[in-house]
Amino acid sequence: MAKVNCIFENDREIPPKVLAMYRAVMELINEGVEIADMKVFTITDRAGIGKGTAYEYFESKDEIVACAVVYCMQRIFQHINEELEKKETFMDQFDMLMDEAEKAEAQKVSFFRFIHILTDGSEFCKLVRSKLNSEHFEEYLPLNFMKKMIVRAKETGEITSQASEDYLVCFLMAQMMNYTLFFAMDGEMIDVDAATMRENIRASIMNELKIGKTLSK
Amino acid sequence: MAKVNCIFENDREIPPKVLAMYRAVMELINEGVEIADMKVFTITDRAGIGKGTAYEYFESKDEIVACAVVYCMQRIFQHINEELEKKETFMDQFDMLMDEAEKAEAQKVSFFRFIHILTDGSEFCKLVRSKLNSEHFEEYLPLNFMKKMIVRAKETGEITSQASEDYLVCFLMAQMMNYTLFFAMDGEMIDVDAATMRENIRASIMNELKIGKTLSK
Amino acid sequence: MAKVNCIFENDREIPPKVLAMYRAVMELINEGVEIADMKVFTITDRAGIGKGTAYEYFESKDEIVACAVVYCMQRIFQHINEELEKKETFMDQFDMLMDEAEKAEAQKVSFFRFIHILTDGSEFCKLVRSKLNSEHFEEYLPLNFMKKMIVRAKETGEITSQASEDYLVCFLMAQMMNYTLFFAMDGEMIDVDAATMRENIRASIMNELKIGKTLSK
Amino acid sequence: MAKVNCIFENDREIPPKVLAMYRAVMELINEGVEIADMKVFTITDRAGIGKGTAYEYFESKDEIVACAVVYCMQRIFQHINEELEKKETFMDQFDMLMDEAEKAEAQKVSFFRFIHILTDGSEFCKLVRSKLNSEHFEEYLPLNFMKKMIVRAKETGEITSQASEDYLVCFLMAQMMNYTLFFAMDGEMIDVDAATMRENIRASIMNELKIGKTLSK
DNA sequence: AATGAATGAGTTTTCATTCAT
DNA sequence: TATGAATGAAAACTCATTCAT
Repeated sequence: MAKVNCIFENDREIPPKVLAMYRAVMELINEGVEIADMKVFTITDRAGIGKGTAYEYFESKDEIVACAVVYCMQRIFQHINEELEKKETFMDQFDMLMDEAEKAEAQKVSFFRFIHILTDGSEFCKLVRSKLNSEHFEEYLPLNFMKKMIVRAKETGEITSQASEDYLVCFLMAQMMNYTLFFAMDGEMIDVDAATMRENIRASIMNELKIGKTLSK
Repeated sequence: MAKVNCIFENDREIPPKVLAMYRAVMELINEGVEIADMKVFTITDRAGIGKGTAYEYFESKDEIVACAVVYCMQRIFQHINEELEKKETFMDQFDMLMDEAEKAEAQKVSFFRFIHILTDGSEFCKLVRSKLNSEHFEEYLPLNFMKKMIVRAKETGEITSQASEDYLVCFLMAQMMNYTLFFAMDGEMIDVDAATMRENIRASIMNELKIGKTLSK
Repeated sequence: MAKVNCIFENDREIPPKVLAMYRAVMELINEGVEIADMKVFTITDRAGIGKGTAYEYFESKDEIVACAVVYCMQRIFQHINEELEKKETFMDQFDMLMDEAEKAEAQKVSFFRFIHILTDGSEFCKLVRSKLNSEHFEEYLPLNFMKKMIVRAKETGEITSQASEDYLVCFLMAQMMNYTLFFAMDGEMIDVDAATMRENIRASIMNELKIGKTLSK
Repeated sequence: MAKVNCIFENDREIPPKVLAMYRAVMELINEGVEIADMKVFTITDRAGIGKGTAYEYFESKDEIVACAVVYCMQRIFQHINEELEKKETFMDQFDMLMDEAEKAEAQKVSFFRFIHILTDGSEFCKLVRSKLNSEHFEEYLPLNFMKKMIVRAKETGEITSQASEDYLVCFLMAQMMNYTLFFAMDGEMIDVDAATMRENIRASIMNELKIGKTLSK
């Protein structure tokens, strides 16, 4: 009777049928299916399991989707964290983030989608947030890994700005949203090309964070 | 038979029952009800009219809500445009925008809600966008009135940045989103107080747009 | 408050708005619209009058349509009666009936449609029947004018069969239905061409009614 | 997900809930309920199942009713085919058909009802026809088993008429409609009693098909 | 007399959830 | 444990009828 709590350290701990459901939801998100449009049958069918089985593991449809979304975010940010580790300079890291944002938008995994999920006032939003608030997930959140990026870059001396770390995090976040919005509007209301946009953002960041040109790629 | 097109210059042109519906939707939005959770009955009941009446004016539930959302955005941005006129300096204007964002978030009229409505790939999103694309509404869109702000400030010499206007618009937009996100997360994941946040954003903008300190408030 | 009784000797007695409704229904029938699919609005709109006006003249939608159907049948059979008068021999008369059936089917005014209306057990059926039972309409009914044809042809000596007139009427009726069914199935389940079909039916009638070949066309 | 195709060789292949629905529709038809007046709830309630269950098996209400009608026709004609097998002479067969028509009319399962369903131009009509056109059902159609009757009787020498089989089929069909119409009008417009009617029809058939008196019952 | 805006009862359809196997 | 058939509450939408003007 005790149902699944979606938090797992790694895939091996997740019951295979649950993992299949998570992956099904990720696929559906990648295909642009709206959260509100996900049906239990769509998920279990895609996962190759019976509809009733979903209720062996979860209390309700919302639990299924919320856990899957959290899993999805966890995977994405884990991936990003891993990529971050591989980059040596701050700007290489930020470039990578912009690459990922571009890729994500090309698929339908928009950043705004997740922001929306995390900020609308719905019951589902509260559910996802409450799951994320469990300490295990905090480190994966954009704000947190951006903070890590900045702390490290300050230590290495790449960033010489004296502004508070929290401020710099917000600034980076804003620029990420900026870039993402650009793609989300798919050119409809903004009259700049992607390369220019990107160059502007890079320049702005280097200016704001006072990053010496010699250190950037 | 010919159904309502939601575009109206002012409230007096809108049939009273339609106006009642629009206002009902605005109320519901203010109360934090999700777009997806709005039922025809909820709207008409709140509007004090019969369920069937809604279909006298609109083709479908989606048309009702999409038109109401457009109306809602129109009112909000009309209000902002009016307030903008009253401000003399660029930073006064931007401060006002932040004030409005703060107020809006205090209600549930989050900016992200509208961004989400305009950027998720759903049919409803396409519907709202197509309505907004009618020329009458373009001037009301954030990107457009931010552009106006920048153009004016460049003319007055407040802004001395040489970056393209489109880029600067995006930058402003990003900072607005930044500030909004801060409230949308209601302190849950960001460890800064509102005043600091605001000061940081102001500093960042003045730096990026190269606004002379002497000109700001 | 006293509503219209649909029985009228001629069009001049019918209030113009009612006549407009009757004609609208006839048009709709000609266009193949099913009785069950006729909406009050469709009718009044086509008639060029207001929806409420319909209820000034009739108690209910069913009354409107039933009266219109009766009017429609009246017109059709009046026309046929007039044509019958012009023909000299029995077989000329019957040929004319087959011509009319063919024309009617080419439009969508199928005979079976009326037979169905008169024979399904629905409330609407009872309503139409009760209207037809008013003496004014009896003479217009197929069974009745077929009887007239037979009586006349017996008097002129064209028909020499000794079978009861009622039986012969039924026989004619059956052959008419036969021919009509042929068209109603538009070739789908019957493997004969129209000309053969017609020739067979003519032969069968002449045989059954014992009509001397010399008398037929 | 894959919905029912209404074609089944025998009842045992039909899922029990579907069978219950079919039987419910048959009952309703027997009670004189019009096709257009059948509601999903009426059917499922009568069938003793939940409303949602209907949609587990069928795509839409029209599919439910169309399949049930086809099932109904199949049962009726199967029964008639079986009865036909038991009869030795052609006229015994035709008498049986008239008996069945009489019984069917006494219930409300009028022949005309089915003819109407098969000949009005409605979408429902097209649906039923398309189902009937699947080869499995052709043999059950009246025109086809009348043809079989005639072919057999020609072989046995009962029928000596040289007219084409298709013509004779049409003639029989017409006489069946004749007899059916007689009952459908329940005496309202025809002034003959059933026995006389029947005798006339028998005589007419024996005359037309040139059936030797000695061979008939 | 004529209108058509307003209505709400009645219908179809969807889909999360249950539960017998 | 896993299943999927069965369910019915809930939602969108239709349209005959009313009634204030």
